[in-house]
Amino acid sequence: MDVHHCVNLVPLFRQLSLSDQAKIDRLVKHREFNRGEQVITPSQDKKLVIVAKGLIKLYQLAPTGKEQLIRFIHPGEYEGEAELFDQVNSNVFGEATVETTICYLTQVDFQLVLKEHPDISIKIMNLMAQKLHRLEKQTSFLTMTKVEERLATFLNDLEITNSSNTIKLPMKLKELANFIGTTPETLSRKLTMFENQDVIIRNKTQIKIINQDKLEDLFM
DNA sequence: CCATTAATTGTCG
DNA sequence: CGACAATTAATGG
Repeated sequence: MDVHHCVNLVPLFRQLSLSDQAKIDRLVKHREFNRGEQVITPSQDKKLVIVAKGLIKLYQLAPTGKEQLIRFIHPGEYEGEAELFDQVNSNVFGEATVETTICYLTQVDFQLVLKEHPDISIKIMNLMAQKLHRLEKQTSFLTMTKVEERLATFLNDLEITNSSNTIKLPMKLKELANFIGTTPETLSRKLTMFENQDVIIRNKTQIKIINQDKLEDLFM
């Protein structure tokens, strides 16, 4: 019957009984976006956005007009709990990077859900706490002095989560540069620098770490 | 094939 | 290191 079934995509809702899921499902609205369209803007009504299909790039706009990548939202993930509780969407934007289908709950509908399901409220608080923790980590990450340190840390983390010394960069260099707080030019130079120092071997966005010790030396 | 976007390289402040 | 410009590579239609 329901084509999208966003409710089933979200771990948070999946723990509920089918009848409860159905209740929530009735409150959920759907929408599709083309590549490049704004899914989330600061001015729009507060809502909980769930990605059903596609990919959303979430970023903040600095006063200078430059954007700072926050994260990507993959299918099954969502954004907006915080905004649903407190006030302003502090200039956070979400842009569809491919054809994307979202499901969303408006603020009032979401509050209805919370009222009926206190256990969901608690879950969400836990998730928000986790989120804050990650945010703090990212902030200290960005204040690490040198770009090399940040890049080395990023590559090392990637190696760990991939459990392989051959890794594929999960995003465009332009976006990675933004993520670690530098420019594409500098990033490009650092990568070739690492390559010349025989720390890595690179082919496009495929990177092989050939000297783990040297890499670790860069940030330890 | 052309047009658009991304990546690289050079140079400067 | 970042900003800017120029060039080259990759991508997508």
